[in-house]
Amino acid sequence: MNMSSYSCCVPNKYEFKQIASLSSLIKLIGEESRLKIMCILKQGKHCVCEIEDHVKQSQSLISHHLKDLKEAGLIKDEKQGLYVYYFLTPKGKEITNLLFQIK
Amino acid sequence: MNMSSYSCCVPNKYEFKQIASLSSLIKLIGEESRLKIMCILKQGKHCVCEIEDHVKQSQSLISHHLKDLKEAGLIKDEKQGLYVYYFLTPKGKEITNLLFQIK
DNA sequence: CAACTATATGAACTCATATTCATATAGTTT
DNA sequence: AAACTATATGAATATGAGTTCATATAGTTG
Repeated sequence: MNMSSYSCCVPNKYEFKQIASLSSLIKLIGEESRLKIMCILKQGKHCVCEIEDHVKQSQSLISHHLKDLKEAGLIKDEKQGLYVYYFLTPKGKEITNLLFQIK
Repeated sequence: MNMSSYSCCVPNKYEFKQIASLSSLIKLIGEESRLKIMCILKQGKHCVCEIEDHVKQSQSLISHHLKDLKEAGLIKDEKQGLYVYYFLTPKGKEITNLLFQIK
């Protein structure tokens, strides 16, 4: 099929590059446990054991998820004695605000 | 740890139910090829072979993706002769508009 | 310092899902 | 009708990512 008539209105490969990173970001935050974590942190700063109590998953798994979210720049942490408190970064806030508008 | 002091500001299990469906929706649209498809359809109605030309994937795979998006109510189709034209539903438009605001 | 609590981490394992393959269906063209 | 084009689909396979497991680290408490 001749595509020339469509090339003006369909994104080209250059624009698609941004889609790859948008995709990874969306996939990261879309996973259910991580989405719950973001939802909890949307309410404010919380330590890991608080998060554990609400997202019913193992300590280890939650720690892995927190690491992923942190590496993506969506959350930051702050140590206080034995506890580590996590909270949303501006980027994390922006994205959760958008996502929770859905539906 | 005593959680009572947090129960007022952390989402409860009831609210988490909505998260499960939000999660599946986000995961669906977050996959890179499907996100590309949504991006193409954001520009207007396109037939499958047009989509194939822009998302460099097999005919079969794209057909599977289209089916998934359709089942989620994000796109609809309309047959015209040999060709099948796909386009965004209002729900599909709403979500892509939100997602492409990110960053 | 020994025992304990909170959190992190790497490797192994499991499982969902993307991808492929073969084939079917429906409409078109000659 | 036969050959061809566009699209769909079910089953099989492959791959990535979530989950578990064992263990490590760091801070606290008695």
